[in-house]
Amino acid sequence: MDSSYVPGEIERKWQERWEATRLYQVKDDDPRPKRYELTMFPYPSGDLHIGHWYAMAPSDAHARYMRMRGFNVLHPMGFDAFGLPAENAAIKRGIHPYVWTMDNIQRMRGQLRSMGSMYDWSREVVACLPEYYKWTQWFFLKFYQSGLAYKAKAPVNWCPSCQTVLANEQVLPDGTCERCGTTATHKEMEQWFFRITRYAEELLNYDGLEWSERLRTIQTNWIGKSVGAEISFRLEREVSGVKDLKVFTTRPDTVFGVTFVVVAPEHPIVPHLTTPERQAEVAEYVSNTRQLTDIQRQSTEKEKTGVFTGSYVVNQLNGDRVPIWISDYVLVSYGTGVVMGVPAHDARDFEFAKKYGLEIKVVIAPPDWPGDELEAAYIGPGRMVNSGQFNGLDNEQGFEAICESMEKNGAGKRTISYRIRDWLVSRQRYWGAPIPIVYCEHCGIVPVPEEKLPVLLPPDAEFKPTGESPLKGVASFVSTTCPRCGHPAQRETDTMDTFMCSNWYYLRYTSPGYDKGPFAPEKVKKWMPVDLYTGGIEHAVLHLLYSRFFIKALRDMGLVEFGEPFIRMYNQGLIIRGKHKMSKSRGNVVAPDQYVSQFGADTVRAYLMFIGPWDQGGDWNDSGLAGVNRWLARVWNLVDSGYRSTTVDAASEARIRRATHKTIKRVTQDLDAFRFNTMIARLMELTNELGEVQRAGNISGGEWKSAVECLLLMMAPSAPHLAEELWEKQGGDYSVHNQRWPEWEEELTREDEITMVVQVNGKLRDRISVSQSVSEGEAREMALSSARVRQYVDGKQIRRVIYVPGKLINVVV
RNA sequence: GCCGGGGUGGCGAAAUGGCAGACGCGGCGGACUUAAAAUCCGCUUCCCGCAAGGGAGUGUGGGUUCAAGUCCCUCCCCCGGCACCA
Repeated sequence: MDSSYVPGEIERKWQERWEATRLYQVKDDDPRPKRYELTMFPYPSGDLHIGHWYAMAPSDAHARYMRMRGFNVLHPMGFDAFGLPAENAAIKRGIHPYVWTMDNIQRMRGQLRSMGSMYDWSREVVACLPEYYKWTQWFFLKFYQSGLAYKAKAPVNWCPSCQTVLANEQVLPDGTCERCGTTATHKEMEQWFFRITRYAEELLNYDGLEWSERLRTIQTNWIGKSVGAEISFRLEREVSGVKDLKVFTTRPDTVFGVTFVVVAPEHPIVPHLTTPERQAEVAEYVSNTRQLTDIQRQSTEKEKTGVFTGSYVVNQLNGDRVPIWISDYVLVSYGTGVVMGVPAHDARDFEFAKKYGLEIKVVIAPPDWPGDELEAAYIGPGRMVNSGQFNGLDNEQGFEAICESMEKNGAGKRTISYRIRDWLVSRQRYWGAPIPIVYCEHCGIVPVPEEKLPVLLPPDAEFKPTGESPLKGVASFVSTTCPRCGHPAQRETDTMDTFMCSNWYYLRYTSPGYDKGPFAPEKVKKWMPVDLYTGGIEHAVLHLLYSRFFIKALRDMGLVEFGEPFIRMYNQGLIIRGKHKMSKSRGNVVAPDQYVSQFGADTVRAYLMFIGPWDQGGDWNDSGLAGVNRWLARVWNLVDSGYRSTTVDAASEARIRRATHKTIKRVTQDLDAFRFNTMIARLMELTNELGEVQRAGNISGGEWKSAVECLLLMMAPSAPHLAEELWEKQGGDYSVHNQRWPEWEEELTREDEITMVVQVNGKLRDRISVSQSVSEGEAREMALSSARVRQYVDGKQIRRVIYVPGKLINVVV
């Protein structure tokens, strides 16, 4: 043995050489077919932790594999550099967000390089630099011009800790802020919104996308499409010019069963509907409702409450006069904020009617219904009764017939309702792209002209979280002149949600230095869409949904020619530690650096791939690192200690050739399916076989060399430094990463001697060795003549013999 | 409550309806060494047995099948999504 495996030395050596020779620089005019493989860019929080490596090492291996498969692979990296932690650091430690962020980026670049990844750093994108956010602002203007950005006063989510508004998507199901975990509250504020709702229907279509069902379901649920009808109920007495109440329902077929109408307590019409004698009671109920948190209010355990307003509406389909109630089970933000109460056919309405003694009128007969009172709401299908001219129809036909009839007489119309709301994009924080808008006394809202971009963040803001943007306090920033009329005017002081930055960074990678627009159209045309995108599923209704919307909008503006940014999406799992997600604030972050210095980057990379299925994640445990390191050292010794052939025999040569080809096949298939864990296992197996051969010396030097070469080529994506070093030692051309991925021959993967399992009544009794080409008769005879089988068969009648070619024989007695 | 995903050795995990536990960790034994570390070799699901061998076994209970971790049904547990959305 000449030397031992010292990863630190070879990793530094090759990282320098790769950089010096620009090995990973991607050329736009490369004739090979393009392939865009992207990993979500990280937030520069300070240090790369093991979770980052878990996201990046396997995706880097896959990109390297595709490169060896003959693709011109674009695999870039950058930094999602705007965001709150930078500002919090400024508040806490007096460091300017810019300095804090850029320092972190500098450190993380080094850590990313130490991973041995193939990122083309000449394409790096940093979202907080003016050369980048200039274009983020430019997109804002495009959205504004297209009518997709608007300012409106609306009830919004507010995080009291972050001191800013949040998009609906940033509030977790339990009502807390997704960033800091504080319970969000509501405020009525004038804010900027993007009209994602305009694309709700199209966003439900995933044709041509290879996304997991899980991910699609999350988005589909979030969009929340309901098909139904909007129905007008005429107010018995007109209030402040309003003649009717509109409701949204998915069950227009039950409209004859309406016995009350319920309005959301905070609906603006409520005071007008309330009769004088009910005023006190209603006011009290409304104020109680406002004090409930969303979680309290939406708890399904909570008993229904409500009060009568004193007013009535008339059901235009049957002339029924029904009371108007208010109740907190009706949400002002969904549908029209008014619900028709059909207690016989809706569980919630049933509960409400029971409690307040309201009539329960059956209009869809359950099967075999004797006509008595219902014990519970009947939701299922049935024949229509008590429904005038529609009696006798089954309810599905009734749905259509009633809609048609209502559309004729104007009482209602078919409509579709979505749960998704427009995206709130403004934030009351400093470290983001300023919204490029000016407010002028004469001209109103005026967009900053394109040629005046970027609107630079002033460096000298005061970072106290006051609930208003720190930019508000920077007089030199705020006061400006109106771009339209030249009079004194004021700038918008809110900044954009950082998800706006990540909406388009993948476009920028295609032409990072371009200064005539956010991207060079021909480069985007060449590289987009992204063929493979990998990242965490926690972005399902955030970045991944926003980006789809963003690209569809750009397409409709004529800026791009495709409607989906990411063709194949793969969500890796989460590395946790002690039940919790790794986070700086929790203090459970595991740094890879110590492991890299102890075992080398190749070991850490391969170990992260080896620990289990990539989509599964798991609790961090470093006990297996040594095993993977041992494997790499064995591979090192395989090459480094040389091979001496002694007694060459054909069977051994055939065996190692078969093992090699089988491994190529399995490893290739595993990589195609992101099964990194079994890929590593297969490579270990081949290594073990080669170890035996090396000790025995029973194959020729030529066979040895070609098997070892295949092993190194297959290891190049996972352990790029080791493979490169050993490839060179073997006399291979620079670089192993420019070599073609090996191919297998199906013929060579086949065994000629196979072990056949012999079962008696399904229990394993013996194994026999037979030739690949054995006939059923021969195999059967061999099986039945085995002493161990006869022990169980003799004296019994053979009823059946099952023969599975190449696998087993099962004798049934 | 509804919809996904999952439950396999001491641990991380493998397994087109056809040898359960590949690969690795850990453990045990051996070689090398004065010794240890490192390395290499062997064993390692559990139970009975000196052994040969036998029996049991993939959350639970049932079913289909010559054959079930894998398919079907029941129930339990864990993770994720949705949940008063009319």
